[in-house]
Amino acid sequence: MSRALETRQGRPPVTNHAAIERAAFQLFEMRGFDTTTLDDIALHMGIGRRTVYRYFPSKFDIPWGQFDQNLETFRGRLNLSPVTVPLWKGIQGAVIDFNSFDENVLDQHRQRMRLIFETPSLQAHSFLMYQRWRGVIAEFVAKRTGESCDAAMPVTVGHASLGLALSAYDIWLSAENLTLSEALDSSLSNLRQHLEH
Amino acid sequence: MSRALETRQGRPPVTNHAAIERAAFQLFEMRGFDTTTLDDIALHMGIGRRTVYRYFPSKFDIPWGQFDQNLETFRGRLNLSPVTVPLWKGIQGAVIDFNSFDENVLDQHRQRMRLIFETPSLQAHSFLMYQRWRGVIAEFVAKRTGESCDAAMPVTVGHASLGLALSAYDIWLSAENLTLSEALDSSLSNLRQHLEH
DNA sequence: ATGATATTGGCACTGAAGGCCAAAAAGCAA
DNA sequence: TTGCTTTTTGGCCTTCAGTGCCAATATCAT
Repeated sequence: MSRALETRQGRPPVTNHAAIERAAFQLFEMRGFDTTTLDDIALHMGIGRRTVYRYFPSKFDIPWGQFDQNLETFRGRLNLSPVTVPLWKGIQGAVIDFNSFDENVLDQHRQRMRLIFETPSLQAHSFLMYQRWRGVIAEFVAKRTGESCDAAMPVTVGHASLGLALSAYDIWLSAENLTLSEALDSSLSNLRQHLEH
Repeated sequence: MSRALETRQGRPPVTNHAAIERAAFQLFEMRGFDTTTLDDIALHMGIGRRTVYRYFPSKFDIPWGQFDQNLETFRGRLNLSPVTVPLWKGIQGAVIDFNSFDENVLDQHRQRMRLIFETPSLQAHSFLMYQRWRGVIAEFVAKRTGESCDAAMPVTVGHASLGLALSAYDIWLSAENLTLSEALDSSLSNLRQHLEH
């Protein structure tokens, strides 16, 4: 740890992303996402509304936490996949790893995804996250095939992988007794079966 | 035509969906979507802002026109697919038909989709349209397989079909000299190739 | 103490969206 | 022609998201 993290100049922050996220989720659970205003959140935390906006660009970004960082982790994990492994397998492995959570944070993750999947206004905004997610996939495919990021294959694989992931989450959220990685595997094999003939 | 359409009681409408759409697109092309306010559109048409909102639930819905009707057409077209045809083939055929346009409206359609695909705030809202679109696919699959609409296979096929369609549009919009139906076919074969091994 | 530095949060503004309702504009009946 | 019914219109007002601006605040360094 650099010392600059513990002791540095200027007025110290009164909050952080995680604290805002926690406070916001409490209110979202109680009153729902749409009926909770940013004033509610700020008031509940005893900080200014303007300050919340300095940590999150919009209300819709709060349930996604620090998505940028997670995306970078995902990008790193994808590139760990050996070149000898087929592309689809490398992607599937990375997606499963990326969506593996410890027991102690799994409920939290489920709550987060349930909120995102069940709130229409939030679903809409989340598409922007999904776009960036599939951009990472497309970039990975492009690197492996030596194509451009916006060539047909990378784009199609990006969209298809996203579809599989969203499908798995849909199923995971509606069914109990099924792990996320099982859902991801079953979505892939269902797609394979569908395309057979 | 029922006579009630031509002569009926009450104050006659001063506008309609198509007219608002046309006026709005003019402004969107000139100033961009985000920087065009609803006041601009209403002023440009010489009607009240409040009236525009009676035709479209939100600014984001204007570029999608009367999507509800198109979705019903799509549902009808899907159900025309013979039961002897494999599911994937029936869906692909319906999607291609649904996205076939006459020469004289093709430019207009391209302009519309380009606006939707290139405006982030609009992309986000469009996800709600996509959700309903894949709901129609899922419903069709569920009917054919005798499952529930939210069973694994219908959900996954819905997501995958959506991914293929969006992928085709991405490619169609960025490449010239490629028809939309060619793009749809190539996306499907690219996905097949990707999953092979 | 004093200055440099970084965060905070108040104020004011724009624009989307929606509730409410009187005014406007037609048809119809007497 | 007059009055009644029906339907659409659009003005007014409110809430809330989001943003620019900037003085106040709190800490470190010298």
